Amino acid sequence: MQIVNEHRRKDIHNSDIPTVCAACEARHGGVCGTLTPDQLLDLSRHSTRRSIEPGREVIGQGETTESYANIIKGVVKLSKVLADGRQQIVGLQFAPDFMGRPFTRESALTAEAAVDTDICCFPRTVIDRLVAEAPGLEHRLHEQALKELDEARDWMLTLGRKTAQEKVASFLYIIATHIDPENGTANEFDLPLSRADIADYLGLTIETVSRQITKLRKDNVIRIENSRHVNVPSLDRLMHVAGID
Amino acid sequence: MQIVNEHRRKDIHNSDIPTVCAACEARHGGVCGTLTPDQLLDLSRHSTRRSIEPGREVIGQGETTESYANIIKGVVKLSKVLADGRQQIVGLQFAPDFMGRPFTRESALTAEAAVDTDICCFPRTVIDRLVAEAPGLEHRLHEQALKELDEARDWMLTLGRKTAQEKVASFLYIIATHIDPENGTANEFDLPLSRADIADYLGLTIETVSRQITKLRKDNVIRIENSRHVNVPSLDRLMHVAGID
DNA sequence: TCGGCAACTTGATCAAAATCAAAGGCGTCT
DNA sequence: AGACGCCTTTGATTTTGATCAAGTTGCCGA
Repeated sequence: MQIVNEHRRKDIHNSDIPTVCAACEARHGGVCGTLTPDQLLDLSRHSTRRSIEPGREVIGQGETTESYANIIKGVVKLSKVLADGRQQIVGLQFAPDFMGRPFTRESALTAEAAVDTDICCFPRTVIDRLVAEAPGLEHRLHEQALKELDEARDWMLTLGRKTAQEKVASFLYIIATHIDPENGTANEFDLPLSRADIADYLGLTIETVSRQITKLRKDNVIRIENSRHVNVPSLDRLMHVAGID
Repeated sequence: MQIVNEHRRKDIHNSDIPTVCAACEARHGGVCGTLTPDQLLDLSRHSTRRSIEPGREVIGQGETTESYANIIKGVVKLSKVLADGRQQIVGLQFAPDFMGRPFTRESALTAEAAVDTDICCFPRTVIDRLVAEAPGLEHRLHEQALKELDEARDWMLTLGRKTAQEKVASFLYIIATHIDPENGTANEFDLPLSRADIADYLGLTIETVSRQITKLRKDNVIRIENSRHVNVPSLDRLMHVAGID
């Protein structure tokens, strides 16, 4: 996943993308790197900017996905729920990820902003048209899907085989490495998720998450202010606690 | 996932694929549906057939992936291990799935045959060349990636939020619906995994898996012979126990 | 400055699954 | 047939994390 970020950054800097897409700032990543100037212009004309406050739903589970979107700023939770209300967050998307479910009209997920989030939406008709005429775009979407698949499988190992302590440490590691991809790994950051969200991401309860965070604090693996602001003195130590070799 | 199987079956029957690919029987699905006769011929000339006995590794974790493969027959486990040996199976692939990690030279996974398995391998150079000249092929690979992503996320819900009982029932449901996709859902089948493998797939221990299977048997949700052969009188009942609404 | 509320923490107890331990099947090799 | 080995089941006990139940903290609006 480090490699993918690296690659994405390279795309942005090396390509001579005009700033037409600046209207939605989507040039900062996402999907634009593979398009011709004309196509970019086309895309930006059809794009709309949306701001979403925390907890607001982007796409509901089972709803028809009418659009794709670049995340400009913020964090989006992708989650699934069981009939009786048990919930599992199955993925987090950070700026500048591309969101959407190509070739599927039904979204099997609920997408919800975790913090104040800005997205740039493209109608699916436009994206589908561009995919048909620009093979590079499908390649880009394919790469995104493979990246998400890798992340999902990494997380399956965490969900299935790690202890509560390791899960919480793994979560903090994920946030540290993704919250600000432009600047690499952060050793100080605000948690984009509440304790309840963290619990849903880790397959734990709120209380267990809280206790494990307290333990990490007492063990000097992290420092905490505000219950949201985290400082990680040594990433190596965090990774060790997380069971990442 | 029902939809995808449906779709795959349709592909096979509707397309007028020549039987050149018969050399490796890969025509039964996989990747061939999107190619021209010439390209199929090209592909089949470079394909090699391999038989793999249970437990044998197909691609090792961290090894370079030199080839892609269609699964002709059998089941392949995709797994990840922690430094201390804890293991998690992150995916199962059934015939006629296409296996491989496009655009990534490093495999983050170990792929291992669960039962006697036949695969048809294509060197990555050939596939990469065909992807470049046949845009439909990348589309096909992209769809496969999205299908695997959906399955991975479904499984995350199972790993994170279901009880041991629900996990085991969910596993049996997966097998019933995937073991023989040509004929739809099976209500009688042989388990392709040992208890240890099932445990690694469900994030449980062998003992817990065994106890839950015993409980399902006592509750008349399933019948068992040989500890491998399973009969499911009512799929609805199994789904209900699995927490699938 | 004071409620009031939501999010978080902490404590006590409980339950589900892990662990430890011992049999019980079943196939294979001699 | 008998002995060995592997996989599976079953039982007893322990541990981890869930549940139930108070408290804190911090934030916002009156």
